[in-house]
Amino acid sequence: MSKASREKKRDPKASLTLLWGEQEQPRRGPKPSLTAERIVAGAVAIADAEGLDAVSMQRVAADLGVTTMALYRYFPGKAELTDLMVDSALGVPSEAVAEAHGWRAGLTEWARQCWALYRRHPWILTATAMRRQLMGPNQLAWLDAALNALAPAGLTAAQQHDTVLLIIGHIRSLAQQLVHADEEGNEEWNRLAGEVLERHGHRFPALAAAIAAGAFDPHGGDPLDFGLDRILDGIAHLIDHP
Amino acid sequence: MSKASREKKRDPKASLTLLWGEQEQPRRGPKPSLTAERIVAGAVAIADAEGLDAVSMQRVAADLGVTTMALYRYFPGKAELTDLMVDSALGVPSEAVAEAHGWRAGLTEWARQCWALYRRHPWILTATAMRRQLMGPNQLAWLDAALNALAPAGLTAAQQHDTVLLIIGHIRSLAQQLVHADEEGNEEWNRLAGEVLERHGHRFPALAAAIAAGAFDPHGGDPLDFGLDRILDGIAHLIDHP
DNA sequence: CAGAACTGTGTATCGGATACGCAATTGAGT
DNA sequence: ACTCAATTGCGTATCCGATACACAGTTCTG
Repeated sequence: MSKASREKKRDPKASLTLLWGEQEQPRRGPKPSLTAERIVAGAVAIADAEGLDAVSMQRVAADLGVTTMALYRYFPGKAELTDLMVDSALGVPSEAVAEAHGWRAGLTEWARQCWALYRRHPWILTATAMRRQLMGPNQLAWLDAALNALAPAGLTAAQQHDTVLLIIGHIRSLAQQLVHADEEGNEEWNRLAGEVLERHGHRFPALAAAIAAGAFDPHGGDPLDFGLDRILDGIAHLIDHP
Repeated sequence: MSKASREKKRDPKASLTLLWGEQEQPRRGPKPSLTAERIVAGAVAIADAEGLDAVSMQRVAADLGVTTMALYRYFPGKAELTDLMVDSALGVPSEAVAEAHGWRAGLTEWARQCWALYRRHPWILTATAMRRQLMGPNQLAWLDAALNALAPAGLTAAQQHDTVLLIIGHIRSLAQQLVHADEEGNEEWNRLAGEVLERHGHRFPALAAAIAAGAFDPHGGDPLDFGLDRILDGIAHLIDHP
């Protein structure tokens, strides 16, 4: 599903200018019939409904009733539109994070909200995969909330940073794995996997044993929890034994 | 950098057949001038040298001295070629994992090898992002090695599974973040980030404090270690307090 | 030896991103 | 008000990647 073709490199400078609304308003010329915000909102709606692949410049423009090239009056290219889509979809974490008592409760709440966000807009994962994260307002708000929750733990600045990154990584990785779990062809995949294991499982004894013991059966409970609990236990251990 | 355009859905059945070499050999017709293996090797070489975006059917074919369409005699489509590239690049973990003493040493060794692999072939991250993992021989070998290392820990099957997924997630997420760290435009990005924070940092007090305390300064040591140590501490805690 | 099963190739189609130039619109300075 | 430069939306054209299709040559099977 990935392609590279006719795409310019992204222009972080331009994205940042757009993200922080630091553009000079043009003084002359026709009134723009759109705004960057409306375009972004339209693009996000498409991505939410049909996935990121459905977001083409043509499609976004058509939904807004303009031609493709009109969009280029608002963004240098698709990369910048995507950057704005991401920050827009991120939104800001709720107050519940700051109101939680103690670093562990705060981080847990933060992680749950982040998790819900990625489950709601799974295309964010694709849009931000393998590219440097841009410092948009909402991106920074999430980061700030996590660091704020972690502050009372008494870790060094570097440890705080690493901790947040570790938790984000867990959330993103899990969200990525679970995107497919709800999908249609799921039965088919499981059936094929079963066949493969039946035919070749003997070459992988530990794996075969784990499967026989039900390691791959769906087990109840939020899948986020196992990893999150382990990580937070590890952080707690670090705090107690620096 | 992502595109969806003229791409068929991938055919897991076909990929699995290719991955496990379960194809019947044709009895009649001209000798094939290529093999699936050679095509995959060529494609991997391109991806290693120039990134996954450089791997187009045209490019792979040209490098092998055939026309684009010739490749379609070996793979139903690009998706299947990509699946094979991934399993091929994965290789198998070394013996050092199985020889390690204790689950923690084994998992640590496993994680280091996995990490090195992703650092060597970062395009694997892109190729496997947001898609269900196919059960190729090497994929299963890695999984088997991890489960084998974890076996003496005495966790339940489900916990073993979740643990391995947690560690893979950490490795992949970190590898993804660090892909850019070595790149050229890095200075530029940091400069831009600095400017943004100077202008808007006051809105994010915890973040500003962390930065002031040097949280984002590069610190020595393998970046894999912090998260890995925390996770393994968490697992150890789970083992001690089930 | 005929014909079926295959192979590599040439050609064509279908998107997608985006460069370029035009005509209509509108505010600033006269 | 009037002129013009700045700016907008638009039509058109280009480039590129994936892949469908049909053809001609190749090689076993019966």
